Amino acid sequence: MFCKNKQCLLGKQERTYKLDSYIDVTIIEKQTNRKYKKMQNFHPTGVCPIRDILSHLSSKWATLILITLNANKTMRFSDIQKSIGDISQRMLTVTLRSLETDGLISRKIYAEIPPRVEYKLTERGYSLIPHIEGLVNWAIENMPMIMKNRKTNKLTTNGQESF
Amino acid sequence: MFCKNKQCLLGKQERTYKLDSYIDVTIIEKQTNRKYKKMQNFHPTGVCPIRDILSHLSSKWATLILITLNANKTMRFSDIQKSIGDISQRMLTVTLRSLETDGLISRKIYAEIPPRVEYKLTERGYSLIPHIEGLVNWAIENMPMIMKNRKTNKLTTNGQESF
DNA sequence: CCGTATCCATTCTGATACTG
DNA sequence: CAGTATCAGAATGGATACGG
Repeated sequence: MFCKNKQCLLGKQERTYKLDSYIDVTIIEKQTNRKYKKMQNFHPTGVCPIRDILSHLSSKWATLILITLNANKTMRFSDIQKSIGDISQRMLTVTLRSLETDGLISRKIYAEIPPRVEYKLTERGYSLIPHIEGLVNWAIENMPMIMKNRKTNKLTTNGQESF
Repeated sequence: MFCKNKQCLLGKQERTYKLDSYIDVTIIEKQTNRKYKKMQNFHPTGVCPIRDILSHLSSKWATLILITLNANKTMRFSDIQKSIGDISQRMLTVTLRSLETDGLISRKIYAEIPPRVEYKLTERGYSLIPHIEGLVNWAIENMPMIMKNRKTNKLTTNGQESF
């Protein structure tokens, strides 16, 4: 893992600066004198926030659920499913549970027949939204160019420099 | 897909407002009168920027590579590998190619023996960094509480409201 | 209505071996 | 050094059936 410190196997190690709150370390290789920075976990327990949050977003559905809940404030299970459109019942359940476990959404069960369950973002969930929207807006702006790149770069497998 | 418009199968459809540049639509179900907003693709071609960017981040390695390149400016293949620590040669190659195809990084090959290849972020790549750092910093701040939640929520499977 | 359980297909990832 | 090729296991996601 990113987070299991093997220490520096490569040569001298040199503490450098803090960059936006994740810590890195400069590695200098003895033989070649080549240098590079290595991101370092600063939770000695083996929990790496960077990897952890990324693995969360990596779920195909988590972020879409958060966006949907943000837009709707409070939603029932079936409404989330219809809002997203193509998520299976299973994946919706699984993803909601994992978001709940992390305290990003809350679940309220009404003891009625038929049952009703309402989901909404917690405060922590809401605090994540601006960052997600940052990414989303970036994606929207850049998508046209990226699509263009994908097409052209399919062919240019042999250039010296790709762009 | 999120992006293939099935139109509204459910009832009246009503155009609402633009929220941070992704468009949604309010669905009102005829029978129940229940309402929810549905995110709508606004690229009629079937390309959904939201899903696309998310699927990118969902690659286990892409974001770590971007962070590393941002910290180091220019890196050789083997230095990226050592910087990240536990990425296999194969996954590094695969992920670098996909980032290159999308124009987030550039690859420069020096025709030497032994070969040398240097990677760096493109301008577009750099433009993504602040958004990634937003997420990363959020993760770093919130991780302690999230870890706590995970432990406590393991047991409370039966509460009426989870928090 | 809101799940859970089971099974299966697909995708992703890592290990290993080999090349210009 | 910087890859490519191949294969196997793990992780992920979807379809279906059933239950409180």
